[in-house]
Amino acid sequence: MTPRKTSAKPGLPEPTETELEILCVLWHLGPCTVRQVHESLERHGLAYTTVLSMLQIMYQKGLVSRDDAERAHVYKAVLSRPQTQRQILGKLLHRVFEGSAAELVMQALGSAKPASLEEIRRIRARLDELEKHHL
Amino acid sequence: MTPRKTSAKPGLPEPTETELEILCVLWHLGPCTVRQVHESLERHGLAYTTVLSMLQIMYQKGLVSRDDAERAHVYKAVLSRPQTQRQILGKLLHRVFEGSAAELVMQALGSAKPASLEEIRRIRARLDELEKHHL
DNA sequence: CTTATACTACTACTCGAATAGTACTTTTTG
DNA sequence: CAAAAAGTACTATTCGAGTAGTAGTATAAG
Repeated sequence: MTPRKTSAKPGLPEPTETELEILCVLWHLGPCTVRQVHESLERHGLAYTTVLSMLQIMYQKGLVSRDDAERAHVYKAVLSRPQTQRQILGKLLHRVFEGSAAELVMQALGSAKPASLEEIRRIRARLDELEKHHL
Repeated sequence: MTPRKTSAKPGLPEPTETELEILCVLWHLGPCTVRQVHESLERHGLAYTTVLSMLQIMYQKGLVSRDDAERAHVYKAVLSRPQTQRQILGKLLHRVFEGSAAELVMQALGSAKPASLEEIRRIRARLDELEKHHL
């Protein structure tokens, strides 16, 4: 319940575009070898060694951890998908919206295709919580 | 006055970090000369010619237009702040949230400091509209 | 009309992201 | 045990962002 994971590990750089694609694979499949990532990657045409290099760089940056018990190292995303989403969103909030979460949400609801009724309901529920917390 | 500009002009590249800072100045002050941008820039320590180069590059990309009637060219942001916000948000939506606006909003409401009561009210109003539109 | 001044264009350099090849190491198999 | 197979590390290259200097051109002042 109590969201104790509010703060993502600091010092982790924001993943670049390609790094995000790779993280996506890791999030979907769980811990993977280079080969598995390479094969499951959305955009292929990428050389195996390119993916390897990427993962090595990401390892240096701390974006992924790895288990080298086996011959083929197994890579794992350090941050969960929601954590990464928050990290990126937080940055964006300051860079583009001058810290106004409300403005961000409004624009998101305005630009993107409106969510389903069910999703709208969920958002409302969240707003209720926030409001309650606000008293 | 402002006819339907709902869709941001396509083909415009997403502004980079520094470009965004410059756009911010243009949004706040309106059309500016290089000098004005340079002086009003949040981060200074940037050489005058650097700002000039940036604006030239941004002009090539189509991010800003300019009026060279006067000696000192006057630069103007092509896209408004909200338009740019939407553009960036749209990209982010696909890159990081796989198109789910609801998930984006939820994360935004979860991570960032909760908005004020007034802002929550405004978001609710927006949700009402969306819901009505949905029927 | 000449000179000082301000502004722009062109060029250049650094750094990191992205891409991929080659060489080296370890495991497995005949 | 030797050779093939599979994997990793190291190295190199390209490209754009970011930064800034220098030279050239137009304006204004004396």
